[in-house]
This record gives sequence, structure tokens and C-alpha cells, in this order.
Amino acid sequence: MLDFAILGLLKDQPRHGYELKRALGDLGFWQVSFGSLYPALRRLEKKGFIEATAGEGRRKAYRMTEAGNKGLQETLATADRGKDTDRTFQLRLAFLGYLEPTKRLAVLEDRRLALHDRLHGARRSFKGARGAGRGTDRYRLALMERRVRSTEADIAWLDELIAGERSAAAGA
Amino acid sequence: MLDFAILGLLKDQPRHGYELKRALGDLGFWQVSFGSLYPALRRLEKKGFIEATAGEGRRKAYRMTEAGNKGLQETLATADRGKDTDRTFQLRLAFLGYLEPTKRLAVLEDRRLALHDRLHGARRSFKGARGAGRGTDRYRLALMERRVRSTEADIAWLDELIAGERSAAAGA
DNA sequence: ATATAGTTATATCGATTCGATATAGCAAAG
DNA sequence: CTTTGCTATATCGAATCGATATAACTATAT
Repeated sequence: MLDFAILGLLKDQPRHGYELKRALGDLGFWQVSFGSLYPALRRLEKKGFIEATAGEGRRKAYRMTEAGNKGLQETLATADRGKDTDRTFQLRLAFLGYLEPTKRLAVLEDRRLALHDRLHGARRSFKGARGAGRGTDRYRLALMERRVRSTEADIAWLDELIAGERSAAAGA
Repeated sequence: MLDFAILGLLKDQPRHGYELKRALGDLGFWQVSFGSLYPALRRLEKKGFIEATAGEGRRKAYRMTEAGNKGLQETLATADRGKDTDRTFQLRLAFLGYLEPTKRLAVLEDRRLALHDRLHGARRSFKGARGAGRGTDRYRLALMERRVRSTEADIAWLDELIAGERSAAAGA
């Protein structure tokens, strides 16, 4: 998934390693380590998805190749979206603009389904634990309640995105 | 941190590996893999923090030793709380009931500070990106907004916990 | 009875990621 | 002019992941 993130960030412009780390961190949900980043760059280079160019000073700027662009498109469109973790979904969303507009809605709706399932599970746990009179630790109960609430909030947020997507599709 | 989680779960009762995985998953925020779990059990056994007992059939039930309990207490009380990730904080909270009542409030307040910092950063990013007229991708903007909202919600949730903690302290 | 499929359970493998650290140039402050 | 801090690439060992192997037990179907 890091490979995907790097390709997404290199689509706009060439960047060197340090800059990639910063840009990834700026997305807000993942502080990637150098121990992940530099091996990933070598991996991608070996696959021919990116290539190093001479940057300023000792910088090595990496540029996406045509093969890399193809790889990015494939990963973006790929199913397996049911398996998205929170992090991989956020990553997917960050680069959703690179996906064909007609395919975007499906990504959001798949995510909505997954969150819906999560909500049911979270509610069941919470109600079950609350029902078992004083059987459950106060703090664990609070964690369960948080999970319910934050999943509800995520669904609401996602619904706004979906609505925006639909009206964008209608407007086009 | 997995070691901490295992010790926390074994404090109540002995459990075998598979059961530990289930119990951890039931906490709601971490589906640990066997590839992490079994090596961790051996690690803890080697340190003398847990010991295997013969369970039913081929099960190996692990029980926490006195040294293990001491290790758990230390980790619970340990500072470094400023460094808590979302996951480690949730774990810490799940076992906060095992910490001396007088020390619990500090854990919650440290977390509040960290979330406060995060909120400032998130707001700054969001406003900055929104201000740069149409410079930022719609989906990335949505991610930033989500980060702001969910951090606000987390702080509100945490404040309820803190209020509960204070009144529990006053009542005692 | 006895296949069949599903669940429980322990275990290991390779690849990935993390967190810490080493190294060094470069810029600004004191 | 040197100390401090930031930029930048790199690597190491340990932890974790995801997939898979294996096998016993359990329930259901034929």
C-alpha cells in the first residue's frame, strides 16, 4: 500500500524521498518511516514504476514512468475494496481524483457498506456489554461507545461525499 | 504493545492463543494476526511474564505470573504517554481499570493534550487548503475535514470520560 | 454410518513496516 | 566561526502482517 501511496504522490510531480515522507504525513493519517520508504523506492524502481533523476545537490528525485502510471490506475480501480482498512481507504480516497469519474461512486458505496457492517457489530457489542449489568469495565464500555459514535459520524461524512459525487455526476 | 495487551487480557483469567486473538479483536480496534501473537507468547514466556499450563485437548492455556503482573503495572503507569498512538491509547484505556485510581486522570489528560495539538494541526491544514482557491483536490479536502471533525468528537468523548473520572474520584 | 464442510487451534514463512540510529551537508543564529 | 537545527539518504534489528499448512473436533447432510 505504501507503493500505491508513492505512485499517487509522484503522479503530479517528481519528488525526492524526504519530500515524499513529508507529503505523505501531510495527508494526515500516516507518518511513514524511512525504513519503509527507502526500500519501497528501490522496490518500485526495480519494477520499473519509477526512475531516479538527478535532483539538486544530493537529492534523488523520483519520477513516475508510464508503467508506473498504469500500475497506479490498476490499483485504483481494483476491487478488493471490501477489504480496505481505514488507512487504505483514506489513501484510496486521497487519489480518487485520478480514477475515472464514472468509477468513483462505487468506491464510496463499497466503503459505506463496510462501515454499515462495522456499525452493526459495534452496536451489538455495546448494547450487549451495557446490558450485562456492571459486568463490563467502565473504560471498555467507553471504547465501545466511541466506536459506535465514530462509525456513525464516518457514515454521515461519507454520505456527504456521496451526495457531492452524485451531483457532480449529474452536473457533468 | 502486543505484549502489554496480552498481559492485560491474562490478568483476569488464563487463556489460550486462539482465545487471546478473539478477545483482542473483541476490544474493537485491532485484529491481531497469529504471526504476531504466537511469537509474542513465546517472548513473554521467555521473560517469565506468563507460563503455559495444560488446557483442554491440544490447547495451551497461558497464565500470568507475578513478574508479569509487575510488568503490566509498570507499563500502565509508565510515562511516554505523550507518544501514544491512537491504538496504544485505546489499549491503555482498555486496561486503565487495573491502574491505581489516583493515576488514571493523568492518563486521560495527557491524551487530551495530544488530541488538542492534533486538532490545531488539522484545522490549520484544512483552512490552508480550503483557502488556496481550488488548489486542493476535493477528496483530500474531505479527508482534512474528516480529521478535524473526528478529532473534535474524540475530545468531546474524552471530556465525558474525564468528567466521569473526576466525579468518581470525588465520590470515593 | 460416513462423507462434507465449517470451526477451533497451533504454528511458521516471507515480506513489509516500524522505530531508532548513523551520517553528513547546509543554513541561520548566537 | 561554532553550535544548533533542519534537510536528506541510508541501514539495522525487531515487530507485525497476511497467507498458508496442518490437524482435530463438530455439525450437517446423504
